[in-house]
Amino acid sequence: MEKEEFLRSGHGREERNEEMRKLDSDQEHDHIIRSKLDSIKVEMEEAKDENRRLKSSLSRTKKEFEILQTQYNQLMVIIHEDPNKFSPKGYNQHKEEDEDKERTSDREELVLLSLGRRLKSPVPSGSMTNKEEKMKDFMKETDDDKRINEQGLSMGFEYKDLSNPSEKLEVDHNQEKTSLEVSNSNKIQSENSFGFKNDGDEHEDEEEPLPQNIAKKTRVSVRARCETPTMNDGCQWRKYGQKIAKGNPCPRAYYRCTIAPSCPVRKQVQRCSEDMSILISTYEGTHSHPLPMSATAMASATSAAASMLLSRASSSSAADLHGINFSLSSNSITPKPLLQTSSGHPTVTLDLTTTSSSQQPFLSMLNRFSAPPSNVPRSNSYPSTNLSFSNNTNTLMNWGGGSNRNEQYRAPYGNISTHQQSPYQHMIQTRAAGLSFDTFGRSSSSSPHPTQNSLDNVNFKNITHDQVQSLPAETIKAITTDPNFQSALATALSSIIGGDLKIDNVTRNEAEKSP
DNA sequence: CGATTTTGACCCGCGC
DNA sequence: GCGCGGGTCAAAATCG
Repeated sequence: MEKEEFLRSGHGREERNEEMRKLDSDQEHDHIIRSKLDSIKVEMEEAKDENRRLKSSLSRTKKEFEILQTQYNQLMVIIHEDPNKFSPKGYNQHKEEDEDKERTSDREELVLLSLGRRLKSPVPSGSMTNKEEKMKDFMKETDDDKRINEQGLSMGFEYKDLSNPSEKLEVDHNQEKTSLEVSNSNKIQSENSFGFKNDGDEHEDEEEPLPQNIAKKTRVSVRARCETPTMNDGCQWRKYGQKIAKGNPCPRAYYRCTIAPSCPVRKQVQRCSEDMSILISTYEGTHSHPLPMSATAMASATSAAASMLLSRASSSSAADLHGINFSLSSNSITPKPLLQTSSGHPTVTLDLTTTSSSQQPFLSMLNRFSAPPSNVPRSNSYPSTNLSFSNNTNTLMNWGGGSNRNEQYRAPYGNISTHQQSPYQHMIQTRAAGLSFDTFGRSSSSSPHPTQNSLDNVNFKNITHDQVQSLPAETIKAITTDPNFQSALATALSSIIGGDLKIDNVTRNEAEKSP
């Protein structure tokens, strides 16, 4: 009995101990939960702070943007009131000064996304045609891009003035007028900020082919592997003709830009006779209107290429420049013929199809400023430059467009290999084709330098020793310090960063639609 | 019905 | 001057 009691009492003590232990563990558990809650609260507070900071940053950026926009509009009004005060060059300088304030970089020439501005037949602002209204609508669609820019990703695009296209046209009109006065009286060739001459003066065509005139007729040819009849470069084109050119069984299609009614830009599209999978798109002229975000990369790349050709041709030491051997190694030269016209147009070729033996990511971007292949007949006296940005044979590009009427809107956004692409090629393909890509940070597994925001930061270590030796230092410097090239690079980089999310969504939708 | 494409005709520059 | 070839025009056809 006693034993039982003892046992019972002992057992009771154990129960009490267990209860105590249970209480302790409960308390510990509570403590842990409380500490976790505290830490979560702290995290939430931090997140709130971060949110507040971001909000204030965003509002600050918005305010700055509004201020700059006001300043810009005021400047435009001043120019409009007294256009004689502003020569085209002066106009651009003022505009640049204004825009410089909102740039994160101080690239002086980072001004135009279009290939310059030309307006042969300026339209008075009062009479808006249907096409212009359409253009306005078209530009409205880039509001998302604008918003992205407002959030601090702007690289100096001219999207600010999109809100008032008619005003822009008036300004261009004034610019054009001034340019004529200048060229007629002093024979000083006026240039826009991209280094392209403001043409439209027929007298100039009667003159000897000055470098500026060369610029006027400079063409940029883009070779890319593409399954569809046309590649989507973000612009809006209307076909106006087709011809069977001599020496190529494939018909050549002629397109003109329809974003703005008076835009003089033309595009020729033709398949390469030797490799039908290669599509050759040749661009001529400069856009007289702001470009949609998706078209800026191609426009910038082509304008940069064109202006590089121009800089070679227009240099006072042209002979020296022409003497520069851009050919770095035999394997870097495009083995396929360039599209050469017999109409005397200097042509720059951006080759997105060829293979680099070294497979170095940055190599192809910088080492292909080569002379045309020897097997290409030079039908004219103008220089023709071959710029190859590709190092991947398997880069079969599905540029989209195809038989779609409005290719820029309904591009199917095909798949594309991102492996071992040079950033420049990457950006051209990404933006020009409207394709979906990760930003450099994620896609650059093969690139040792994923966050190169400026060409100044281009790391030449990517180029092999031999290639560095064969690449004249001054050539590298000339290329990398070319403001237009930098502009193109910066523009496309910004485009990628700014438009990624949006493009991703579009891509997903389009990818679902297209087989 | 408006926008775009097709396609034959036409224009223009260049070489002979 | 003539022929050739590239480029553009414009009416008809087609598409959405």
